[in-house]
Amino acid sequence: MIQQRARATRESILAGAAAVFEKEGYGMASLARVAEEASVTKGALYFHFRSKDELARAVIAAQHARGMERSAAVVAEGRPPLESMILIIRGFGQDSLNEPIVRAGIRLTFEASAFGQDVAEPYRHWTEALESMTRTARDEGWLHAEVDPGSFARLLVASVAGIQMVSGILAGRRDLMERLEEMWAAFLPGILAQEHQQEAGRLVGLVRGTPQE
Amino acid sequence: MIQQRARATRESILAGAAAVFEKEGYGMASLARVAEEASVTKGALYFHFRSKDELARAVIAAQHARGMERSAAVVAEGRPPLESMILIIRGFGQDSLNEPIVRAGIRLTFEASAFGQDVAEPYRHWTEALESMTRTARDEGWLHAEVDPGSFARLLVASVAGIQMVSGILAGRRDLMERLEEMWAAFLPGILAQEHQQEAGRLVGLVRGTPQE
Amino acid sequence: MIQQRARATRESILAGAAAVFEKEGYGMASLARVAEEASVTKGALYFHFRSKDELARAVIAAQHARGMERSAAVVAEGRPPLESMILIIRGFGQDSLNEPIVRAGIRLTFEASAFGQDVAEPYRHWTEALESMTRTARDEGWLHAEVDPGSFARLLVASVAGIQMVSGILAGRRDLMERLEEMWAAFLPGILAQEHQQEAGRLVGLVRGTPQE
Amino acid sequence: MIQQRARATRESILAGAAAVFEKEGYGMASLARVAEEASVTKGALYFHFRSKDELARAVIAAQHARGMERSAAVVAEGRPPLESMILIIRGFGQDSLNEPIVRAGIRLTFEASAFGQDVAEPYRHWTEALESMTRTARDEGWLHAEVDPGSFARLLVASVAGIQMVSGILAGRRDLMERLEEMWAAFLPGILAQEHQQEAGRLVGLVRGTPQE
DNA sequence: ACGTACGGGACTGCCCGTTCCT
DNA sequence: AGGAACGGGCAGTCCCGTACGT
Repeated sequence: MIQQRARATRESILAGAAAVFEKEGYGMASLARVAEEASVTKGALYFHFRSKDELARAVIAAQHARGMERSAAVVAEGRPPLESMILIIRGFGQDSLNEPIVRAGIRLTFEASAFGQDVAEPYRHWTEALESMTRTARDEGWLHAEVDPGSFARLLVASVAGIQMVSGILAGRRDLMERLEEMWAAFLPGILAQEHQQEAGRLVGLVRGTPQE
Repeated sequence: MIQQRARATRESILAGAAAVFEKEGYGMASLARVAEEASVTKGALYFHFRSKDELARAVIAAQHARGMERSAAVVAEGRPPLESMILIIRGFGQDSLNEPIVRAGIRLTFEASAFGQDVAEPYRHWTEALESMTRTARDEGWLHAEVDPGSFARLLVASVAGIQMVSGILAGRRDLMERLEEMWAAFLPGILAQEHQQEAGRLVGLVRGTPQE
Repeated sequence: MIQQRARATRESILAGAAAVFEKEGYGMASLARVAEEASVTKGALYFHFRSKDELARAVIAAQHARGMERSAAVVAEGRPPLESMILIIRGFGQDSLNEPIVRAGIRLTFEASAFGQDVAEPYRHWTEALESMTRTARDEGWLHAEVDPGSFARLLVASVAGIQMVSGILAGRRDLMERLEEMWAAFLPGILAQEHQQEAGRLVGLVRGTPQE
Repeated sequence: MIQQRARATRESILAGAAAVFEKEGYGMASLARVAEEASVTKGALYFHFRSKDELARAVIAAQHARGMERSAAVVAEGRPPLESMILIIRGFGQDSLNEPIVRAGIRLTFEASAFGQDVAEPYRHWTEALESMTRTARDEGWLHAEVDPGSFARLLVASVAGIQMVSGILAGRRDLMERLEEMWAAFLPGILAQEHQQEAGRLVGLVRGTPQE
């Protein structure tokens, strides 16, 4: 199949773009570097992506897709909503350590501005998803009644984003998972319903979780 | 005095650089734009800052200096440490709304990488300062004994950073102060000592504070 | 063939570079001038030569190649070695009058320094070639036994180079061929074997030679 | 005296200029480097020399002055003209090894073109001086009657210039004096009158001369 | 007289994102 | 998809003045 090679080329370009965008940022990245990194000529690059902007958007989209996929997998396990939230964020953290595309996507959405509106979409999406899960968790009695799902989801998204950034700047992300653990340790006591308080430790432990992957 | 003109020029350049860096990011900013924005020739620009890198660093330094100055002013008021922390972060939020240099500095530290180590320094500094204030607050009985000052300071810095970013992307910072209020509303109940719990509301209210400035 | 156009462009750039380098020298030459002279855009220039340095090196290489080609043609005529030497140097002189690339190459090697080692190579090469021909001439009895081939070759190369330079400065090279003739007239009596002394006049005359080309 | 400082500054600038011009050539030299090398501000530099061009010319003039001075000193010794010529050229060679100003002047005259006519003057001057000395030497019976003073002087100047250049490129001038010796060894037998032929060795030896300086 | 601090522009080498033929 | 070329900036910085001490 001839489409297969095109697909592989496209993938290769995306990977190269991820590597370059992550290291240099959008503005300082050069398509020549991307082409070189992907072992592809600039002509090929332009066949697949009509502009630098489009390429960056594709990276962001790929990262978002990856995130949604992983989150769907977690949800499919049918765990209590709070556990799902913790595992989703844990998965995101792991990806930001292992997947260049995710790292690049994060950096690109940080730089925002250079691209149109749609950088906001992923943030909006995650906020909404987490808000809905928080609401379910509260309604199922895991969280006490005063918890405001919208408020908590917004804080959660911001904190996770902030942890990504600060851990990246201060420690090259080496302490990322500990920081996430720390975050949950601080949040949980304030939101868990009285009758689940003693589960805080177990839940925080999920961040470290089974050492798979 | 002959130095006065130089001083004004330098200031003007810094302001122009702040405007451009904030809007375009480091990579896409052009020194020509900066010169134009500052109504200064490139020669003058080069006299004061020998490279784009140096200029960016100066913006970051100016922002950091501004932050420390404001925080010192708050501390000088001699309030209880927890109130000082809230007011310092509130001041930072206000500056990020009103002071282009602060906004530019924030964006530049986000993009990091392009500059050497020292982007980390401001983060480190704020983390340490907040940690020390947290410890004092705890030791003075405002916070309960289990609070880990280091852990809390790290989370605080990351959350504030994340809120800056997310609010910027999602709402052009228009809801920044509300998000900060929301943050404190979520944090305080989990850390306040039993005998100060009923002050949570008042403390959160400090974020909105006197609407001046 | 698509390469043909590239070839032509490259050639055109080299010619333009030769013109500019010859007139301005390496340091004062501007690539903009080169591009203009070659009727080529800066992009095309960059495609073929990634830097000013590389361009200069290419000019030098082209000149050296041209010189070796002409010298090989002379050698192929199978004349006595002394005649070959005279004709090779004469050819070099003619090229320095007619071929911009040769003129530019000469000037660039004069300025040396700005380029790495390899400016020396052409000089080394010519010295060795002339030394070997001198040795043969001596061993065949054209030169008297005391002639030191290495010493003579070194002096010859230096004198030719000096004549190029001085004639260029003093007369815009207009008297170059006469100066070369003068040089041989001075050298030959001191090196010819006794039994070939009376051929000195004829040999010197080779410099003026058949007025072809 | 206040003029003294000006004099010192001027001298210092000339020395700095010599160092920079010698290493970089005219085109690539920057006045900033010169000012730095001379520990002088650009303003001071500009006060003493109104342009890069003028500065370069001053270096050339200084070199030429130095050369004439040394040559006058040699002539004042009242030796036979041929010996004087050898010693003058030897002095020039020594200066080109020890005096940055001389080295810089040589390089600048090589690059010519960028300056007006007057780069030619030193060459013209030396040629005439050597021609006149050659004539005297011939008329006094040191050289045989067929020697053409003009022709010989021109070859001599060119050869010395060529040796300077080639030795610089090939050996960093380390073998300069040997090359000059080699040159005289090649020239003298062809021009000495019959009755002075046996003095050739002694004359050539003058190049190495007393090892002082 | 001598020197400095500051600023002015022009321009350089580089190289980048894009397009046009094949 | 690929090789070649296109223009248009980019950062840098250079050479030069002017306005000002000392």
